[in-house]
Amino acid sequence: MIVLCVAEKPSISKSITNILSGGQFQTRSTRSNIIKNYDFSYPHSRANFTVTCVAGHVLQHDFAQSHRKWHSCDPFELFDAPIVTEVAPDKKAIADNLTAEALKAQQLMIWTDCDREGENIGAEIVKICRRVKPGIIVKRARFSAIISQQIHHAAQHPVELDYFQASAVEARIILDLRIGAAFTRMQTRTLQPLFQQITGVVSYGPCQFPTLGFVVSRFDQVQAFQPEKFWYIYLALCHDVTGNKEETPFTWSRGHLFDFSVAYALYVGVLEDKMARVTKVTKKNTKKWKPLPLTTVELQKSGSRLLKLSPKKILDIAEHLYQQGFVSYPRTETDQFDPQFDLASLIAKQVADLAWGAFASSLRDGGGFSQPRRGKNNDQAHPPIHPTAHAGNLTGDEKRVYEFITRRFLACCSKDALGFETTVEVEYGGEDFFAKGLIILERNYLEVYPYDKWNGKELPDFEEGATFVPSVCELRDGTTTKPSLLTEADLVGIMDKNGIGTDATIAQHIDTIIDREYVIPRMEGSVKYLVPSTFGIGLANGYNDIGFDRSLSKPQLRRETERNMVAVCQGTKTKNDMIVEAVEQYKDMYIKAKTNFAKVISSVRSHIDRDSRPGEGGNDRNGGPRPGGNN
DNA sequence: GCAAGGTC
Repeated sequence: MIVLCVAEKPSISKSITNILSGGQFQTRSTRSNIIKNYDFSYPHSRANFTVTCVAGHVLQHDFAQSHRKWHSCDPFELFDAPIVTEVAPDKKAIADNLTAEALKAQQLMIWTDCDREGENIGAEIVKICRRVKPGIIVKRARFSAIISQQIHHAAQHPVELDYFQASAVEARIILDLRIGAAFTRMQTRTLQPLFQQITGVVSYGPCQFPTLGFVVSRFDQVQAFQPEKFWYIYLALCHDVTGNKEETPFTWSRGHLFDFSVAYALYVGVLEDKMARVTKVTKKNTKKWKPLPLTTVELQKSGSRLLKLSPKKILDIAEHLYQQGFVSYPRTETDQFDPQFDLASLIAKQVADLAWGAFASSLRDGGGFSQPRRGKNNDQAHPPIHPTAHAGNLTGDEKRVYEFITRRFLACCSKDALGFETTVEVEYGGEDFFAKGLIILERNYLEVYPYDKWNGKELPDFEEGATFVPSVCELRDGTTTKPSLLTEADLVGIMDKNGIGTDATIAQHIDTIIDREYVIPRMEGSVKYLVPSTFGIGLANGYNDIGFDRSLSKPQLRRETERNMVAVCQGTKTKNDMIVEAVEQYKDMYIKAKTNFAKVISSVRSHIDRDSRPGEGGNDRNGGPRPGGNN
C-alpha cells in the first residue's frame, strides 16, 4: 500500500520524512522547484510512504467571469454573485504533483498544520486528489510538535479531517471577498471621479479599515489633548558625602494633584513640621524577569522598537534567515518551549560566536542555564522562534535581526537578573513620602540581552525611627504631556490585542494602509510615527458620521466574524448560516453607507480641501501636527 | 484595479 502524506509547507515535509524514515529515503524533484517528493517504507504501518507538500492554500476564490470586471455590475450584486473556486495560477505545478501522486496511492494522509487554516488547506488537498481518484481513503495526522515520538504517534493513529474548521475558514474567505470587493468598488467608483487627488484604488477591507481606525483614533486623541497643570510636593535630603553634595529625592505618595488649593493647603501643613521621620525601611530581594520565548508578534513589536525596522521588513528578513537554515520557522504564536525540546545543543551552537559565545558557554558549562519561562500561548504547530545554526557571516539588517533572535533565545535560557531593593518611607507634616534604592546583585540574562535596561540606584542608609531636617521641601508644578502618535510597534500590539489580522498578516495590513495613502509614516528622530492622511481621516470619520452602531473602521465587526468562526468550528452554526447572516448584515450597511455616502464625500472633501489650500503646504494628502513627545 | 489567509 502507498500512503501519500501532504504537509502544508516544504520544511514540515522534510522534517516528517527525516523522522519517519529514520534517514533512509529517496528524493524526487517535481515541476515546482520548492517542492520535493520523498519515498520510503514505513514498517510500523506495513506501507510505503510518499511525503510531499503544498505551499499554503492551493485553491483561490474569485467571482465568476460575469462579475469579475469592475463595471460588469452594480457592486451590490457582489454580495450574491457566483464565486468560482479554482487552482491558483501560481499553484498549478503543486496541484499537478498532488494529482499525479494521488493516482499512485491508496491512502491520503493530511499533515497540514493543526489549526483552522491547516484544516481548510487539508480539505483543499482532499478536493484536488479526489478529482482524479474519488475513492482514495483520507486520514488526518494530528501532531502538536515536530518531535519524533509525536510524529510516529500521529502516523500510526490518524484521525479524521475536521470539516467544521475547514468550513469556518471557507466562510471567512467568501465573506472577505464579497464585502471587500463590494465596498472597494463602490468607494472607488464614487470617490475617484470627484477628486483628482485620488488616483488609486480606495480599498475597504475588514482588517485594513479597523487598522486605519486605530491610527485615526490616536490622532484624534492627540488633537483633542489639552494640557493640564498639576502640583506636587518635592522633598529631598542632601547628604554631605565626603564633600560631594548628593540629593536623595522622595516621591509624594499622593503622586500629584490637579487642584492647586488642595495641594497648597497640604504643603502649608507640611511646612509646620520641623522634622521628617523615617517610618519604615524595607529591604528585600527582587528580580527582573527574563523575557518570554519569542513569537512572531513579539519579534515584530520589539524588533521594530529596538532595531528601527518596519514589522514587515523584520518578518521578511526572518523568513530569509529561515530559508538559509539560521533560524526556526518565523511564524509562530507559541511562547513556550516543549519540555523535551533540545535547548542544550542549540546553545552549544552559539559557543563559537565572538560576541556572545562566552555567554553561551557559561550557560552550557558554568551552571548559568535555567529552563525558559512558559507563556500562555501554543499554536500546536511551531516552537518559539530560535536560532538553529550559528551564522557568522551575516551583514547589515540580517545580522541585526539574527543577533536579536539569538540574544533573546540565550536570555530565555539564562537566569532572571537579581537585585536588592530598599524602600525608605518617610512621614513629614502628616504626609507620606518614599524613596527606592536598588543594588544589582547578578545581571545574569542582562549580560546577553542589552535591549533591557535595569539601573541600580544607591540610597544612603536610613534607620527606622530616625529623624532628619529635609534639605528641600517645595511645592512644584508640572503639566500632563501629550500622548504620542502611534508607532508601528504600538499598532502591531493593538491589532494583536483586538484580533485584527494574524501573526503573519498584521504587518501586511499596516503596509496596505500606507500603500493606499490612508496613512503616512513620519520620521521623528529615529522613531517612525504613523500619521493618518487627510484622506484617511476623511474616510474613517465619514463612516463614523454615518452612525453605524458598529462602525466599519472599528474592530467589533471583525470580532463578530471571529466569534462566528468559533461557532462554526464547534458545530453550533453552519457555514451557510454564518455567510447568509453576515451578508444580510453587510447588505444593510452597504445600503446605509451608499445612501449616506454624501457624509463620507463631504468629510473627505473638507479634509483634502483644508490640506490643499494655497500657501499651506500643497496637497500631499498629509495633515496633522508633529508627533507628540512622551516626556 | 477589489479581501484576508496561507506560503514562498
